[in-house]
Amino acid sequence: MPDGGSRRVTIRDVARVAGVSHATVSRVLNGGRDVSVTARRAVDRALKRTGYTPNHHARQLAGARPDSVGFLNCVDVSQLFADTNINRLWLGCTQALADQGIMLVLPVGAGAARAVDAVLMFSAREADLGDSPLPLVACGTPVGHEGEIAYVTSDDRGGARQMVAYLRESGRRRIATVTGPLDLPSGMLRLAGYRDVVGVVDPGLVVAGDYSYQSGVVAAERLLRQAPDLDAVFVASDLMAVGVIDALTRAGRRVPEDVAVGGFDDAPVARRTWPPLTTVRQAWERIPGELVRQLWRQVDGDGPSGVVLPVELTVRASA
Amino acid sequence: MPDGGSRRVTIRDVARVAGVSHATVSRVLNGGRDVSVTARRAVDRALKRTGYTPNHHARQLAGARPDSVGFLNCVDVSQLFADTNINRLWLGCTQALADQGIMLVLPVGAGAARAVDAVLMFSAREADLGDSPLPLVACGTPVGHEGEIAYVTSDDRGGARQMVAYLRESGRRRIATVTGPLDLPSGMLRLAGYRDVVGVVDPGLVVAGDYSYQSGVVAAERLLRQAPDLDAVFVASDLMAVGVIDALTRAGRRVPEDVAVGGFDDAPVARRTWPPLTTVRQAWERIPGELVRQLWRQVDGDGPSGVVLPVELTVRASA
DNA sequence: TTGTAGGCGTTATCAG
DNA sequence: CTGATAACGCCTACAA
Repeated sequence: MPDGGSRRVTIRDVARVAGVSHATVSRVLNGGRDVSVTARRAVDRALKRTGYTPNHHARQLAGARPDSVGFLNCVDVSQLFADTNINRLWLGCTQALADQGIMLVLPVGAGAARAVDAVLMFSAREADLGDSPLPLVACGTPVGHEGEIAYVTSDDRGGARQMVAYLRESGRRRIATVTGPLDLPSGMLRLAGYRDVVGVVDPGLVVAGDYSYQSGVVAAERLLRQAPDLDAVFVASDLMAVGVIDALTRAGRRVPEDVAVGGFDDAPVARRTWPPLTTVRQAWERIPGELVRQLWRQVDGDGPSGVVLPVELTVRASA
Repeated sequence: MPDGGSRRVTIRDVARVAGVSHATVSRVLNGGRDVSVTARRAVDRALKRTGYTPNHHARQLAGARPDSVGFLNCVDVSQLFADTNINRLWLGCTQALADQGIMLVLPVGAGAARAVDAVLMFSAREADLGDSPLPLVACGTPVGHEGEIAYVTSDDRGGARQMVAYLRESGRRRIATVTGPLDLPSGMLRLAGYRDVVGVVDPGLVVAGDYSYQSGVVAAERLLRQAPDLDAVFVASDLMAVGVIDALTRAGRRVPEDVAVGGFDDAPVARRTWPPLTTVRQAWERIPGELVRQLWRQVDGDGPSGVVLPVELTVRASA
């Protein structure tokens, strides 16, 4: 007996049981405005008796407000719990959305974000952009698509500028930099900020990393070879900065006496390194909220807009 | 200018551009059976020109096959990358579904699994059960709901039985057990298996754990107090077993000379403990595939059915 | 092979 | 306050 005849309970079934029209049922379902107490009671009872469950697809199709949003990390899902930055954002967004009764979904695989009603996008490379049919807001500057895609980002370029200017004002003259992935907005923008204050750059002072600890180690070793006279390094992420400090120390350089090291993010690890890391603090506690706010603007059809959150130079001991 | 007039492009728009009916467009979209080459080409071109994107909700509502399934871990999302068992299953399911072009989604929060087309459920307690309007299959025995809910599970009870019988045959007489959470099927069934062979059980030989390393440590300490003469312990999970071994060793007992320890799962850690852990191996490589197969049976309306996968006693050195 | 018509379950807009 | 009635975008018999 395939399909045993147990059709799904619809709103009309409830209506029939309650003795009202399906429109009325729909009303009580969505807030219950403009419904008599009598009707509401009848419907509530029928709802219970029938065990009605709303059909999400039908609801969305008919134009209800999004009630599931996808947390799309373009780089790698498994990073979610490994990368403290992403993890912070994930937790923050979960919270911000839960407050509104909306669930956060983690899509993975190919056409990933098709099963959700809206999308929050992280670590997007240029290629990941492209207009989505869904309301979408990017975390980070959608380089080359500002104006088309809504976004929330920290002031990567300004932050880098602040840090490098600080190193310069501290009397450092050979300031190197370890960049993030240059196909990521944050990567290129932090490098741009470095350039802004350094002016014409010595290519030997620039090495690319990928935000990982290991790449920090490798980059520092390379820098030491290419430019043994360096006296400061601006590292595009705290995690890499830890690697840089370790490599530097291992090579016999004292931080910050011989080489000053500045990071970016203010990740938890920044307080635990030795010496504690001077870094650029992102406004982590504000990002999720802004992201969600922008998302609703999208939903309401207010054209895409970008918000750039200020960062804060946080001086500790490494520089 | 809110909503700048850029309506979403639908199948009918494509049809208009291609000069065919929307039914034809739909056909080429779904496999392209029964469509002339001419029509197909026209449609393909139109598809490209218009940048059409299917509306997932409409598609699902109209009865298309599920194309997003939720991986619902009833216990805790953050466990996904921490718990090696869950992680294995996650990876396996992602793979098994990706092969069919379907995406796995990780729902979190309240009414979690409403945004997906089907559900794979893990670590479900009795309370988490209850008929879902979506095709659903549980991983683990849905105790008290067999016959109502499709499921795939390892033979928990049989496995426990094998292990305890093995301990007994090895000459052990005071066999204790550290159970998993007793509100979880695996927890109660592994305990049941223990009971099956032990017969009438000494309550002092049974301590409950929660599958964590720490709970293994605590449980072992407690057992040592309650039944200092024990000569074997069947632990309901490998992770806990590691804790048990550590606690036992710290207390001066030799494993396996003084106390034999048997685990369950054959988690990666089982090979790395000292001594290597004798355990009950679950058929990890088969579970995801079976789960997906059962899910399709559900989708096709073949009433719920359960499959119990055999486990294998894996003797190493701890018992 | 193609197009027409009806339906999937909701929400939203209207008259009453 | 309530009930028709029309979307929403797509799939699929069924008829041509």
